[in-house]
Amino acid sequence: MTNGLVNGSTGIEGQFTSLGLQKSAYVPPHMRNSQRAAPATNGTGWNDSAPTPPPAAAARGGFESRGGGGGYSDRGRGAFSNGGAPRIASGGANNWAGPTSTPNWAAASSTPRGDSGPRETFGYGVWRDGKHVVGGRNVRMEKELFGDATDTSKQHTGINFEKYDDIPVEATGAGVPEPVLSFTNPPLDLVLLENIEFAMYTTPTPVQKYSIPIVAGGRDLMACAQTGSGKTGGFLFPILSASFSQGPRSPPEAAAGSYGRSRKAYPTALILAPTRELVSQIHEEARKFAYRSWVRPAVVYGGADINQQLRLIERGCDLLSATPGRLVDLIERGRISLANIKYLVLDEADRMLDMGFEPQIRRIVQGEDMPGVHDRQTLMFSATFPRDIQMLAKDFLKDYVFLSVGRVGSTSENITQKIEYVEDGDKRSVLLDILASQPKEDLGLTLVFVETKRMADMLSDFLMGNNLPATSIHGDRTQRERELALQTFRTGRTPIMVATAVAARGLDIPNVTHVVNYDLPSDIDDYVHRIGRTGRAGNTGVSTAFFNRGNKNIVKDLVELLREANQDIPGWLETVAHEASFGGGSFRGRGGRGGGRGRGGGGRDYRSGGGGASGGGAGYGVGGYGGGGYGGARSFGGPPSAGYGGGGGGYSAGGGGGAGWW
DNA sequence: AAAAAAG
Repeated sequence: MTNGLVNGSTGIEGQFTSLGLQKSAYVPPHMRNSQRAAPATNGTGWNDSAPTPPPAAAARGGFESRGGGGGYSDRGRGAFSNGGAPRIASGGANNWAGPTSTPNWAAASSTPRGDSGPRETFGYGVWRDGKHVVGGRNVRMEKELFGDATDTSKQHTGINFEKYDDIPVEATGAGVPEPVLSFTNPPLDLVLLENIEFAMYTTPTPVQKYSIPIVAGGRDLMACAQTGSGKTGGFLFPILSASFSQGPRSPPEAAAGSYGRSRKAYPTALILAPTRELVSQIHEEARKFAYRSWVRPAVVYGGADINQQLRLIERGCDLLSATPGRLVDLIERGRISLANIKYLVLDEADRMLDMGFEPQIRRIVQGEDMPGVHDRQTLMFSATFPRDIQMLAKDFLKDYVFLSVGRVGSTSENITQKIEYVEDGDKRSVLLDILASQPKEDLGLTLVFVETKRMADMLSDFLMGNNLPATSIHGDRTQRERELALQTFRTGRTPIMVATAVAARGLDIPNVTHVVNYDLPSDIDDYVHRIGRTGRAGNTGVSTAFFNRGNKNIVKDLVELLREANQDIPGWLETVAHEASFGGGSFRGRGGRGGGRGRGGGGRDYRSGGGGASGGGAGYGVGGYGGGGYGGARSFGGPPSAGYGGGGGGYSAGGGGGAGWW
């Protein structure tokens, strides 16, 4: 079970101090040495005489010769090996019986970086001679990555695991493996299990229960799941686990020769996601769970200094999170090769297509040097499963398992949804009233959604003018401003954030207790995603929407949604909905959506479900508000699959005989 | 129509 695991250490502390959201700026290893040396007045320059190899170089042991990394990792292992397999913590991070040399420097972790070199080597592992050499513990890193383990108030105390168990999941496809019930070895690697324990995750979420054995079994995966269902762990856990045990892919012959000289990075795993904030968030998770392993996570996205990103990926880029545009840019510059990819993840795939990323995605997956579909494992995640996503799945996946996962919250009673009639001119003052009426002891965060970037600026200015601690996030702000806004919001320094659609999906910000739809979106899916920023992970939340005659286009879907989520529906709203339904068929203007959306955390496996060529897969709707459908509401004759009834009836029925609504 | 993303 622990064969080949050696406790050693190497690598550079704090290498990935994040491009992004909260931590201090990245300081390259050699700069750190000289910063430290500067005040020391000895001027001997010993730091420079002991060059620090990039971790990637050290990690691969002979991967390249720059910096003379050869002896480096040996030093780490020799000095700090405890000769035993890592043990799983039994009672939290502090009880872990780490290397005996840990306490000395751990105790000094709050002092300025000293000149005792060894601690620099903790926290990172290497892959050497076909074995995973696990890095020693690094308390400073643990604190940064996992928070203070003694401060339980900051941990995931709010997660409502009973709610998780309510999430319906259905897996279809040939030979679907049994879900796992807990985090265990096997199938998960021991190092990963430790990191999961550090992160205080105790039980896999439903997505994770399925995705872990699916990916461990070498299968491709198409999952319809929302953020908040634990899907980031759903792909990171099995991918990192397999990577830890199996090491990097051996480089293709053509590339092998150039390894020594090239500054190209050859990641093993690639994760694509639509927004910069989202890839940042995924990257932060990856850093946690790659702790002490040979895997170096990296992140690239637009709007940030490309040279800094280049420097970072040069120093290690095994699991790369990226937005498509910047990745294409880096491929064009010859700085990233996909020839070594073993794992490909497309996160929020429907969103990426909506944003017009399909050409870039196809180029990345099919038009560059990425191994073909049979030589890699591919995982796609999408909230919905419309036709264009089906096409993508057909081209990118092989014999995949289809997973349909309901959402936590959103349509359930987790979120109390209020709809208020507010004319445009009154919105400001109503918002002030709402903010003023929040109980002072409520330390939760309020997220206010507007439709335009201009409105986001105006409104946040207005709030600040009223002495309210507000910030804003939208696509016209610089990336720096966006990250700063997100940071001050997360930390509660500005507990009010005005946002456009950039923050509507995927972002996982704990403690958002109130979402205000200052402007309602015209698409019900957007609405669902927005209110899903609260009531995360089984917690409760409140959502308030300002409705007026300008929002008729969403009223019918909205009423339907409220009804299925057991929410109070104002009488006037029902009246408006009723009137609107006489207004004619296509007022919703959804004809252009390429076949429409499966929905409700659903979508269904359109492949051989019931037997007929076009026959439907399982006809169920998870989360209770509609399985929806695609390509014609009536064409799905598949019987409801076990236990997950409810479903698309209401929605499809309104469609007027498949007149192109869906 | 607006938003997001590569510059």
